[in-house]
Amino acid sequence: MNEGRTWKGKVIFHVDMNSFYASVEKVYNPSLKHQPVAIAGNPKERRGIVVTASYEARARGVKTTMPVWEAREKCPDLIILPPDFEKYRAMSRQIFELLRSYSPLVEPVSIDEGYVDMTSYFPAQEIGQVAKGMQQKLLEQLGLPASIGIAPNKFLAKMASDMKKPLGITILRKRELPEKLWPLPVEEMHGVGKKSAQQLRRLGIHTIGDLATHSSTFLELRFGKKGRLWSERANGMDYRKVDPESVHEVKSVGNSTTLPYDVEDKEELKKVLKQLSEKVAKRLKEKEVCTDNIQLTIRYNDRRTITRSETLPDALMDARDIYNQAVSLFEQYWNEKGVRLLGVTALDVIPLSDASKQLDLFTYERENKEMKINKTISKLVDKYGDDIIRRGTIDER
DNA sequence: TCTGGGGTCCTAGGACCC
DNA sequence: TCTGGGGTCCTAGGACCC
Repeated sequence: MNEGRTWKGKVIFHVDMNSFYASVEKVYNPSLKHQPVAIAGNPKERRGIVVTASYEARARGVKTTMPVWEAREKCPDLIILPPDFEKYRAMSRQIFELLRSYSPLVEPVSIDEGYVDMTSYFPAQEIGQVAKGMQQKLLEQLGLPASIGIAPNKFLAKMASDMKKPLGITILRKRELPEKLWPLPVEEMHGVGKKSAQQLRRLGIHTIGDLATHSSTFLELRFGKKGRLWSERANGMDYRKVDPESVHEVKSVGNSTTLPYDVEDKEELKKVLKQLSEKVAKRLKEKEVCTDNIQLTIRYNDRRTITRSETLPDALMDARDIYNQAVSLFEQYWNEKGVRLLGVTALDVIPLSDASKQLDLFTYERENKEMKINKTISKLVDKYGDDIIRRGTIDER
């Protein structure tokens, strides 16, 4: 009873929409309700894969990243739709707007999930009831199912939201880690993928609990920085803040495409580079950023992939310049073999407002120095928290 | 009939400078 | 005269996530 008030430290929600793209399609077209639906890129082309499957489709064995032909085999009456990102982005905006009515500290992490720092939310109800209300609003106002995880930090909230789907609400308290978190296999930990799980298993580390009992020093020695993070997080430690600004801090903007068949014709490939460059330029313009570093990606028919990039003396942003740079890289590095995928990415993007300042070298260097200092400080805060005094008490009694 | 497209972060090596 | 050590920037690749 009255959990909201006795919760010490922070209260973080992780809100995760359930099979988001498929759910949005069902909102727009109610006849799809209760049908097995999959969203797949290029459903007519070969080489398409399932991006999202509705729960009805999942029950029939359809999984994310499954090739379309295989999904059809498993579920012949599968309804396959092409993705409509405009639609999804519009829904996404509404979701985060709704979340912001609870707290200004909302950090979108992708189109369909985000963190909400609810620490300062004055609870008229117990915190689980608040989450229930939030979940109901998402369902009634937008027609979208969501799972919500509640915990004293981001990592645990994220793990919690995964524990019950769809339409789950899971509260994960620190004292519950031994029975709720530690029995899970390592690969279910956010940040541990297939490769790492394999390596961990070779060391006899099979569960998140095993990670928790190994010292951060031991794991850092073998896995570098991420090893230390695993150990800390398995023990429920995570001092990252919910940052509503991070969504504006884009670092790169890129477009790529898998060709319907392998291409060896140079002119044809240059045409593709032109289209990609135009897309990137358009998006840079929308985001009001420019770049001084263009990256070309080539995937050959054996799936070997190379990236080549070059930092340029001047910033650029229009399609012509991006294209010229992409072609220059392409001509230097293409080995004339059949190409399966091409990509063009603007790396290290800079807001236009900052870019103009670079003309004034003195100002630029001074600010650059300040930026570096700020970065160092924020890293420390990430590591130790902004309330080091309260460390150890970030827990629910 | 295989495996998309959008990202972030980390690591490691080499160039270069003092 | 036979080779230090620290730091930054740049680049490529890989792991991971949705």
